[in-house]
Amino acid sequence: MIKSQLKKIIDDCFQKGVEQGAWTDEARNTFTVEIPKHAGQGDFSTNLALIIAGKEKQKPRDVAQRFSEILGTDMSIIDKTEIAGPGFVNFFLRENVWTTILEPVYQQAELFGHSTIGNKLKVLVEFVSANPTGPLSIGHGRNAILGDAIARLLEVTGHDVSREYYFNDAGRQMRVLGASTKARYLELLERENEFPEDGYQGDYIYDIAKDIIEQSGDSMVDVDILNFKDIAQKAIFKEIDTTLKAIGIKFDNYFNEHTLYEEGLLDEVVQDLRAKNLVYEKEDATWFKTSEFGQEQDRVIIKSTGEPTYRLPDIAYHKEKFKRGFEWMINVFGADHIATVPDVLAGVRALGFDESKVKVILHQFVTLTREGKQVKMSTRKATFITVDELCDIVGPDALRFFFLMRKPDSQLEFDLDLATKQSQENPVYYVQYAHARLCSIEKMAQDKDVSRPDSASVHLDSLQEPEEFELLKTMADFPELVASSAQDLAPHRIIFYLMELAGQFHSYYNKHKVLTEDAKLTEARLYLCGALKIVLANGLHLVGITAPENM
RNA sequence: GCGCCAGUAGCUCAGCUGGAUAGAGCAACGGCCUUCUAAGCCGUAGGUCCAAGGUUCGAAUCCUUGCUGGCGUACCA
Repeated sequence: MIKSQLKKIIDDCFQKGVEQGAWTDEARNTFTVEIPKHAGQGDFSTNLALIIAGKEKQKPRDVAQRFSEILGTDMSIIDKTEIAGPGFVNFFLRENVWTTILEPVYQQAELFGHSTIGNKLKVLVEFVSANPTGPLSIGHGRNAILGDAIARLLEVTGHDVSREYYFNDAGRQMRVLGASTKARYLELLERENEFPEDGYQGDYIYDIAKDIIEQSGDSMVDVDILNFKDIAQKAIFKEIDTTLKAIGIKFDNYFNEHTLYEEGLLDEVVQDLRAKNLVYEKEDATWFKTSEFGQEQDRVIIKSTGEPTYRLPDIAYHKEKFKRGFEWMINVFGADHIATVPDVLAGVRALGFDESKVKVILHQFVTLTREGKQVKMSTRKATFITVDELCDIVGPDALRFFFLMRKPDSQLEFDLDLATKQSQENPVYYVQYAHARLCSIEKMAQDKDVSRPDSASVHLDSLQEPEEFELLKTMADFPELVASSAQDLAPHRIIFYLMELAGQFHSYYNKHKVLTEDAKLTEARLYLCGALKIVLANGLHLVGITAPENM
């Protein structure tokens, strides 16, 4: 907001410089305007002179000097400028500029921070996409929360977002699930059974088997494992759905891989690729020439059994996404899916689609520690902690907060002891507490019959404390932060922003009283706090965390 | 072997397109509740940003090489 005003002034000034021959056009849009790290370096700073000097072999400070001269005294919002360090131009804004942020916050209220930069771009966010072989593991939890946060960010920045869950209830894995279920069923009936070597060993299989016995007794002893698969899959999907609901995640669409077969898309893809001479037969299998797309070797897309490998449906699925008119396709995958990415992208390119529209967010694993030791997890052996269990322990807010605290590229360590024993120390409470405190102040003000003024009558020049300016500056930064976090698909920045804003408020709270004897000052501070509450709440909601009124 | 990700304070991690003096939380130590919620605040201490080269006005950030850890590298998904 304020920054964009300043940016415009600087851009105009740059243009004047071009017209006057002070420098060429070359540096346009390459310099930045930033909030300096250290005190005394102004409210904003630009490296414009350094960039121009680099490109044109001039001395940076000379360029900065020239820039200042062109800027002259056209100073609607600028109090003064300084040339500093190697050639930065630092801007000191008039103090009354900062309070102008407050009115738009109230006007836009819960929409403050939202924008239209997405231009209604049709975006598909595909995430979770776990096959129904067991409860959601902690890794799926990270995936789910990350994908949802990304979708939320894109929504509030004016994208047309669809959330999709892609799954497959056929194939080898699912047959193993059926076999595992039947084996447990027989075991519980004390009949002879053979548990598959690579079967699913979790207790949840026993639970499903018990349900079957309750429903049908021993009448299914001779029934095919496919029926067991169907029952198990249904039960597991129901569980997954419950879990997702518990952490507040909804999908617009569940896409079953089976659809691709029904619509003949797999054949279509193979034909397309064959027509482009990118497919050949070898040893009874059908191979895709991925080596022509920079990979080490070609890959099988149809096995000698006639069954496709996962790659073919994955590619066909992307074709389907393009056909549905999506302009940006975001896939949130765990790191273990890294191998599929180049294959799918090669397929997309081979089919003549623009692979730059497909963006894969690969998040690294979650490691769980308990008593300082890493807990090893495996879906098959069921030595894993489920999202449900974790959510029960720490609650949905903390769950979201923790999973979003790290950038996707980083491994995430989840300390179970810390989460259980010290849940009060959770940083999520730090942010929520700030919001609750603000609500409490408002309530107290009401009890004292002090009402928050409207923008017309409030005396904002009463706000003179450095802490107040810090808060205003941080709030002013919010819309741009949301926009850049959305574009970079980086929800963790919202979390860090919230911690900073909450921290600034806690300091302020401890140093200054909002409700004072001075009526004008009290009104101004109430006005500030009301806006702050809006920003905190908006930030929290953006990442799906509640903003409690009291704690 | 090859590919992707990471290596920043005792621990867990930020550091957005290279910017000016390196950041937070936790842990440690010392203070602050007759005053709007102490789930809070203030202060102290803690660093060869894995290593070595390179690029330039300027590198935690970019390039090269090496080391360490994670994940892949299937006619499993």
